[in-house]
Amino acid sequence: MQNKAILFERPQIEKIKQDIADAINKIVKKDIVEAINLIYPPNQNFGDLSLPCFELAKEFKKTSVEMAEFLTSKIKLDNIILTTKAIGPYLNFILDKSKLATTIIEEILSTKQFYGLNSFGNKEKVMIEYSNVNTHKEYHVGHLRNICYGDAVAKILLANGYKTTSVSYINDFGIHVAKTIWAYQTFLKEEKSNIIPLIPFVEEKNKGYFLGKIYVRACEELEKNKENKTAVDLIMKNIESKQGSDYELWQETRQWSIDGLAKIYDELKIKFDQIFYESEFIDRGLDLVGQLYTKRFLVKSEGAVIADLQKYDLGVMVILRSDGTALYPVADLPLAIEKFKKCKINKSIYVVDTRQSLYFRQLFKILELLGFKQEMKHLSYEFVKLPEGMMSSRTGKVITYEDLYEQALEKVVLEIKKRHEDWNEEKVNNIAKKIVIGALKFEMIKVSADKVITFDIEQALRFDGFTSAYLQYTVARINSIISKSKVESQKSIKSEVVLDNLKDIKEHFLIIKLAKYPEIIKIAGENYDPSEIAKYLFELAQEFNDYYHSVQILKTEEEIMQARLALIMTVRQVVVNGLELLGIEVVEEM
RNA sequence: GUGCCCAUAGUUUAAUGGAUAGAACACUAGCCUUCUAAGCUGGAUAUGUAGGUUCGAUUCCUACUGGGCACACCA
Repeated sequence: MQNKAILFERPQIEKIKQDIADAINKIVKKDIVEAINLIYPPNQNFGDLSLPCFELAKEFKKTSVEMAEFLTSKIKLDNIILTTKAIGPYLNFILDKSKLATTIIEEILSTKQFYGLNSFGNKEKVMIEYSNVNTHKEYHVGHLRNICYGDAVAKILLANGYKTTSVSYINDFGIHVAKTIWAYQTFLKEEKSNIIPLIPFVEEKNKGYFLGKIYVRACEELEKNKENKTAVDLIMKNIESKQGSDYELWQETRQWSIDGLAKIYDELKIKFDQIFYESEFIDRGLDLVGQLYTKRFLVKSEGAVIADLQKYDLGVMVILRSDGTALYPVADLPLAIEKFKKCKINKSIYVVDTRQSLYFRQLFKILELLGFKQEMKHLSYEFVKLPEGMMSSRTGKVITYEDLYEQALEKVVLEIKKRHEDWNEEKVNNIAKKIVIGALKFEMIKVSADKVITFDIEQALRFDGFTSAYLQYTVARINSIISKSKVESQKSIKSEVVLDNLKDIKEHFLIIKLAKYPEIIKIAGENYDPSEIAKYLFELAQEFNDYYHSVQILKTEEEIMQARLALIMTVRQVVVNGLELLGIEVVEEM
């Protein structure tokens, strides 16, 4: 729909930086400074852009201070650069506030939801796999970190011009399934009293959630009485045989979990282009393992079938247990191959927590040895733990998504009602849901991936400070002003009005901040780092809120009002665009 | 034992070689007859230890200390 020329045009701020770089290069008669060398001074009183002169000084055998002074005396000012000043080893540039404001605001108002996007990825086909969960187990905050992080990265890569496909891989086949089915059969029938406290969940929530509770019970019982393991093994064999009542029960309960997951994805507004199931790859995997064993690529050791990767310093990877049953790589290998051959991707990303980094190094090495040259990346992140220790689906020491969601929703509904007694139930609920989902996602994304998150429920359910609610609130505030102004579309805002009316220093800082946004998208993409965007948006919102409190937007001269409205519209646009990349929706009012 | 990750304010954290280490929470003093107070303004507190590289180190290197994780039949 949108004009592609707009979409792929270089951001204005980059053009300005390039002009500066060109001007410097002309003075020193050498191609040495690039646009990316221009940084933003830590203190805005120093200027708007800055060139550290350390490298240049080295090249021309001067001190960096001399270099900065030399350049400032020589530089020819172009129309947007008002003046330069050397501060120590830095050459600082002060831009023409009005011209910059006009340029940036026009840029944003014309590109709208496309502002900040780039074509850096060159349409390369990337598949990103995340939310790899087990059926028959609880869905907890650990999974939430995975899916929020994975989804944000997928969106960010898309914004950087990659052709991304989001996929999920569900482990619906394994001993955990047999355990759950065993407990379901045994205790639901024979010991109803013990399971009855759980029954209400079946109605209230969903059956997938219920199964997760059963799994915990199964692990407890098996711990108490180890002989039951033979019964579980039998169920496993029955499921593998693909016939009989156990197999049918597997099919039925598997669907409960899948439905439960679908409900969660729907609530989170996260969509996958494709979902793979382990059970669909097992047979293919066993064939493949058989072939590789015949070719002696895989060998037998201590009764198990392994890939010996010791010469690559990667130890050994066990593929089949001594009893011949399959381990994780059996399905992972054919899935990876399908991605390369059938989906024809150039790059395969796996978003899985850091504890599996050795596993992925081994898997990638095997694929490489099998001749796959495509790029494979394990995008790892640290796990989520609870204040009292590690989470464990096995023991039920988890905060399930469902419980968290419900608790959060209750709290937000209360907060909204406190503020808006006149809102009807439906309106309250719709807005509350968006605030809750935003809060959960933001909480998971705002810290860098290599930090362990100690999940504190009190902390997560806060709605002030560095939270998504703060950003949503900022947008709601802007909406409110705009709706009161009766200026509903930017058509009524003329750029000649903007030109000379945004000279306030806070307005200027906001403009600079807005101009940076495309660079943030790029950095977030290069580093697979959504927290970069979260941080940026928070700073932008902080600057806006400061501005909001210091000036009147509506009660002022018509022309100034027009200019200020244009400015806050662009702020809103950028916050909305950024939140979109984090998978967070905004609300009209709150 | 080997490898990987982490260590910054009371707490959660930002800064991947540059200017005065930036926030949030908590605590505290203010700001609503004025565009949404889920907001704004002010206030104290921080780079685990010892070396090294560098004009410059929270950032890179080495050792140590503390915490976490992984390393053959869990996923």
